[in-house]
Amino acid sequence: MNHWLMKSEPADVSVDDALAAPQSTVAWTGVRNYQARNFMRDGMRVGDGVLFYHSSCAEPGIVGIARVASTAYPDPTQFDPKSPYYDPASKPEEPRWLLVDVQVLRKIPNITLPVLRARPELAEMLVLKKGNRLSITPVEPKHWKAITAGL
DNA sequence: GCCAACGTTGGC
DNA sequence: GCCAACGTTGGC
Repeated sequence: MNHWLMKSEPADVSVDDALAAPQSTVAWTGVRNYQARNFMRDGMRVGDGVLFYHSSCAEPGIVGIARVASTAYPDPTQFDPKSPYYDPASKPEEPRWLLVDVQVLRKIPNITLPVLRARPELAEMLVLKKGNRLSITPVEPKHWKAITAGL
Protein backbone atom coordinates (compact mmCIF):
# COMPACT_ATOMS: atom_id res chain seq x y z
CA MET A 1 0.00 0.00 0.00
CA ASN A 2 1.20 3.47 -0.86
CA HIS A 3 0.60 6.65 1.10
CA TRP A 4 -0.11 10.17 -0.05
CA LEU A 5 -0.62 13.71 1.12
CA MET A 6 -3.36 15.61 -0.69
CA LYS A 7 -3.90 19.35 -0.35
CA SER A 8 -7.30 20.95 -0.40
CA GLU A 9 -8.28 24.53 0.23
CA PRO A 10 -10.84 24.37 3.03
CA ALA A 11 -12.71 27.28 1.48
CA ASP A 12 -13.24 24.94 -1.47
CA VAL A 13 -13.50 21.47 0.11
CA SER A 14 -12.69 21.09 3.81
CA VAL A 15 -12.35 17.87 5.77
CA ASP A 16 -15.74 18.67 7.29
CA ASP A 17 -17.24 19.04 3.83
CA ALA A 18 -15.87 15.62 2.92
CA LEU A 19 -17.20 14.05 6.13
CA ALA A 20 -20.62 15.49 5.39
CA ALA A 21 -20.69 13.99 1.90
CA PRO A 22 -22.29 10.59 1.16
CA GLN A 23 -19.94 7.82 2.35
CA SER A 24 -17.62 10.65 3.50
CA THR A 25 -16.33 10.55 -0.05
CA VAL A 26 -15.50 13.37 -2.45
CA ALA A 27 -14.25 13.45 -6.03
CA TRP A 28 -10.86 15.17 -5.95
CA THR A 29 -11.57 17.70 -8.69
CA GLY A 30 -9.31 20.44 -9.97
CA VAL A 31 -5.86 18.89 -10.18
CA ARG A 32 -4.22 20.72 -13.09
CA ASN A 33 -0.61 19.68 -12.70
CA TYR A 34 0.84 16.81 -14.70
CA GLN A 35 3.00 15.41 -11.93
CA ALA A 36 0.10 15.31 -9.50
CA ARG A 37 -2.14 13.78 -12.17
CA ASN A 38 0.43 11.09 -12.85
CA PHE A 39 0.58 10.18 -9.18
CA MET A 40 -3.17 9.56 -9.27
CA ARG A 41 -3.05 7.68 -12.56
CA ASP A 42 0.09 5.60 -12.06
CA GLY A 43 0.68 5.44 -8.34
CA MET A 44 -2.63 5.28 -6.53
CA ARG A 45 -4.53 2.12 -5.72
CA VAL A 46 -7.83 1.77 -3.92
CA GLY A 47 -7.12 1.61 -0.20
CA ASP A 48 -3.96 3.73 -0.24
CA GLY A 49 -3.63 5.94 2.83
CA VAL A 50 -4.15 9.70 2.47
CA LEU A 51 -3.20 12.58 4.73
CA PHE A 52 -5.88 15.22 4.18
CA TYR A 53 -4.13 18.61 4.23
CA HIS A 54 -5.64 22.07 4.41
CA SER A 55 -3.73 24.68 2.38
CA SER A 56 -4.10 28.41 1.69
CA CYS A 57 -5.84 29.04 4.99
CA ALA A 58 -5.22 30.43 8.46
CA GLU A 59 -3.73 27.22 9.85
CA PRO A 60 -2.32 24.95 7.14
CA GLY A 61 -1.84 21.37 8.31
CA ILE A 62 -2.96 17.76 8.32
CA VAL A 63 -6.55 17.57 9.46
CA GLY A 64 -7.74 14.09 8.54
CA ILE A 65 -6.93 10.51 7.66
CA ALA A 66 -8.45 9.28 4.44
CA ARG A 67 -8.15 6.56 1.82
CA VAL A 68 -8.11 6.38 -1.93
CA ALA A 69 -11.59 5.14 -2.84
CA SER A 70 -11.37 4.74 -6.63
CA THR A 71 -8.91 4.39 -9.42
CA ALA A 72 -8.29 7.47 -11.58
CA TYR A 73 -11.01 8.63 -13.98
CA PRO A 74 -11.62 11.79 -16.03
CA ASP A 75 -12.30 14.96 -14.02
CA PRO A 76 -15.66 16.24 -15.34
CA THR A 77 -14.90 19.87 -14.40
CA GLN A 78 -12.40 20.12 -17.25
CA PHE A 79 -15.31 19.99 -19.73
CA ASP A 80 -17.56 22.46 -17.89
CA PRO A 81 -17.21 26.01 -19.26
CA LYS A 82 -18.72 27.37 -16.04
CA SER A 83 -16.16 25.64 -13.83
CA PRO A 84 -13.03 27.48 -12.67
CA TYR A 85 -11.22 24.27 -13.63
CA TYR A 86 -12.47 24.35 -17.22
CA ASP A 87 -9.79 23.43 -19.76
CA PRO A 88 -10.94 24.24 -23.30
CA ALA A 89 -7.96 22.38 -24.72
CA SER A 90 -9.08 19.06 -23.25
CA LYS A 91 -11.30 16.89 -25.41
CA PRO A 92 -13.79 14.34 -24.00
CA GLU A 93 -12.39 11.63 -26.27
CA GLU A 94 -8.94 12.36 -24.89
CA PRO A 95 -9.27 13.75 -21.36
CA ARG A 96 -6.23 15.53 -20.06
CA TRP A 97 -7.13 15.65 -16.36
CA LEU A 98 -8.02 12.87 -13.98
CA LEU A 99 -9.21 12.54 -10.42
CA VAL A 100 -9.75 9.90 -7.76
CA ASP A 101 -12.42 9.58 -5.10
CA VAL A 102 -11.16 10.19 -1.57
CA GLN A 103 -12.94 8.83 1.49
CA VAL A 104 -12.27 10.49 4.83
CA LEU A 105 -11.94 7.91 7.62
CA ARG A 106 -11.50 10.29 10.53
CA LYS A 107 -10.88 13.88 11.36
CA ILE A 108 -7.86 14.55 13.56
CA PRO A 109 -6.67 17.58 15.53
CA ASN A 110 -4.83 19.83 13.10
CA ILE A 111 -1.15 18.93 12.88
CA THR A 112 0.02 22.35 11.78
CA LEU A 113 3.02 23.19 9.66
CA PRO A 114 5.07 24.51 12.62
CA VAL A 115 4.34 21.28 14.52
CA LEU A 116 5.34 19.17 11.51
CA ARG A 117 8.52 21.20 11.03
CA ALA A 118 9.44 20.78 14.69
CA ARG A 119 9.76 17.02 14.25
CA PRO A 120 13.22 16.11 12.86
CA GLU A 121 12.03 12.69 11.66
CA LEU A 122 9.64 14.45 9.28
CA ALA A 123 12.14 16.92 7.87
CA GLU A 124 12.42 15.04 4.56
CA MET A 125 8.70 15.08 3.86
CA LEU A 126 8.13 16.61 0.43
CA VAL A 127 5.38 18.88 1.67
CA LEU A 128 7.84 20.52 4.07
CA LYS A 129 10.50 21.12 1.45
CA LYS A 130 11.17 24.68 0.38
CA GLY A 131 9.38 25.65 -2.78
CA ASN A 132 7.10 22.64 -2.82
CA ARG A 133 3.88 23.39 -4.64
CA LEU A 134 2.64 19.96 -5.58
CA SER A 135 -0.90 19.40 -4.39
CA ILE A 136 -0.34 15.63 -4.23
CA THR A 137 2.86 14.13 -2.83
CA PRO A 138 3.85 10.56 -1.97
CA VAL A 139 4.44 9.92 1.72
CA GLU A 140 7.13 7.50 2.84
CA PRO A 141 6.01 4.66 5.12
CA LYS A 142 8.21 5.91 7.97
CA HIS A 143 6.62 9.33 7.76
CA TRP A 144 3.13 7.85 7.61
CA LYS A 145 3.89 5.77 10.69
CA ALA A 146 5.39 8.71 12.57
CA ILE A 147 2.32 10.84 11.92
CA THR A 148 -0.37 8.23 12.53
CA ALA A 149 1.32 6.47 15.47
CA GLY A 150 0.04 8.84 18.12
CA LEU A 151 -3.53 9.03 16.88
C1' DG B 1 -0.99 41.84 -0.07
C1' DC B 2 3.77 40.30 -0.71
C1' DC B 3 6.87 37.45 -2.84
C1' DA B 4 9.79 33.12 -3.53
C1' DA B 5 9.57 29.17 -6.10
C1' DC B 6 8.14 26.67 -9.71
C1' DG B 7 5.40 25.33 -14.07
C1' DT B 8 3.86 26.66 -18.63
C1' DT B 9 3.83 29.20 -22.84
C1' DG B 10 5.47 30.94 -26.96
C1' DG B 11 8.85 33.54 -29.89
C1' DC B 12 12.92 32.65 -32.05
C1' DG C 1 15.57 23.35 -27.90
C1' DC C 2 16.45 27.67 -25.39
C1' DC C 3 14.84 30.92 -22.32
C1' DA C 4 12.27 35.23 -21.08
C1' DA C 5 7.84 36.38 -19.74
C1' DC C 6 4.01 35.24 -17.49
C1' DG C 7 0.81 32.73 -14.33
C1' DT C 8 0.02 30.02 -10.16
C1' DT C 9 0.80 28.17 -5.57
C1' DG C 10 0.84 28.84 -0.95
C1' DG C 11 3.13 30.39 3.35
C1' DC C 12 3.60 34.42 5.84
